[in-house]
Amino acid sequence: MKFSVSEENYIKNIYHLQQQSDLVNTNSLANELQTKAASVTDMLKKLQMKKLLDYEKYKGFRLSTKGNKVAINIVRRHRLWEYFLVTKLGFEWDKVHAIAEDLEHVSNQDLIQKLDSFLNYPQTDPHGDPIPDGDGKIPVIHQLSIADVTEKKKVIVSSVANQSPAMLELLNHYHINIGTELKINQRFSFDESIEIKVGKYAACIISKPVAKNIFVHHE
Amino acid sequence: MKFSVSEENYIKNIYHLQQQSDLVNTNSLANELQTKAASVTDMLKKLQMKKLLDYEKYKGFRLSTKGNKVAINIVRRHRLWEYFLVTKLGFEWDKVHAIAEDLEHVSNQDLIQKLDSFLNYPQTDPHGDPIPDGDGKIPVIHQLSIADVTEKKKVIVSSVANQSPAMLELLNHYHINIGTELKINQRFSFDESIEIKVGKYAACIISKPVAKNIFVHHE
DNA sequence: ATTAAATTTTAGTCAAATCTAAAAAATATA
DNA sequence: TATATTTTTTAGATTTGACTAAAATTTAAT
Repeated sequence: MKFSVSEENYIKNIYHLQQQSDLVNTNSLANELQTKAASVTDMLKKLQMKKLLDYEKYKGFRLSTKGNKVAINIVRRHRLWEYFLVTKLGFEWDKVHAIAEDLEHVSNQDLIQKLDSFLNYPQTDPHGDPIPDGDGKIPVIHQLSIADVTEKKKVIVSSVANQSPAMLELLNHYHINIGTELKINQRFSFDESIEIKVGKYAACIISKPVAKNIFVHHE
Repeated sequence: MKFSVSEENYIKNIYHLQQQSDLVNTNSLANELQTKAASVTDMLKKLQMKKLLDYEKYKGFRLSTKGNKVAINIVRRHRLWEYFLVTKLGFEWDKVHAIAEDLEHVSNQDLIQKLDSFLNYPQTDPHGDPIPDGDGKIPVIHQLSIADVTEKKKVIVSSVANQSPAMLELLNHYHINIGTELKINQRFSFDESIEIKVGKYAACIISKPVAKNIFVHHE
């Protein structure tokens, strides 16, 4: 089944909002899509008619099983293209989102399968987010937030939850990238900030909100 | 300047029709785009307003200098993606057109420049058609039609003018591909058919219309 | 429990790109 | 050259996705 670019964008953004809360509401989706609530309501009706959505007027909505499959496929396409743009074309990891946003709508199954194979079936995109496989299975990446690392330990940055330009700007400032080695030094109880050492740069302190968004794994 | 997918498709097809005759008429473009003449007229007005087209009612139209630049850029994107699909993803050369048709509309300049560099600045696409460079220059590929090869000679297939499914089916049947080595054996005056030997297959005879569409170069 | 505020939906427009049917212009034919 | 045919354009309708303004519903606050 084929969907319009607009439909796909709605589906994808509903999927992302559902990661935070199971039931999604009209305004937050309108905000995510930079559009108006009335436009969202129109599209919700359409998606419901196509059985992609469970939706009750005024109550909220969530993707149906079918809708979820479609969403995961879009996410797969997006993340594979991001991986391609960074590893093959040499883009910076914080510059690829907008381009992948366009490429993800080219939905030829054979293309995506061959791209996946060409890239050697990567498990995560350049932001550390897992790439669903052809059957919609999402690899579990064992990782935890810096805010939850209790011991004084060496860890490797594996993903970043908030990928806003503001966050990426900050990460660049701290010289933090996917794959960067960090040492967690100490935690300050007053504001729950954390001192870390990034590679061989001087130790620095990151705030709780930042720490919560940086995920790492061991070794 | 950004154009809609529909506008780009019109521009590209006008460009292609202009290769055959300088002035294009409404019906032939409608036919090319699988749409109705009335729709074409509507779009022509729009493209004229954007200064992409020289157009006189009832007389015909051609791309302006500006329109030509835009067209060449679309062709560049299309052919680079075709080259990518065949050489990197392993598609057959006769399967990539439809996919490239979608990819060509992702028009980030940085993307195309990096793709070109990644592919090592190829001169021709998998069909043997020249790929315009970043400045819109189209490399001249010295080649001639089989129908024009007078001597008994070994040649290499460099491009195919008619890329319809019907033609591609026939070429597959003859085992003819871009890069295939041919020997021109003899020419029959009755119907101007030509006997050729393809690789190490038994010699076969191709008709004049087919020969006219197969371009080759020496060595 | 009412009222006020916020959220969501409906109703009615709008623009882009398409279509059909009819009118206008150009071309071909007798 | 007058008429028939083909080509092109105009006029008006349709679909998709978005918008504004107003109405309906839910949630919060007094």
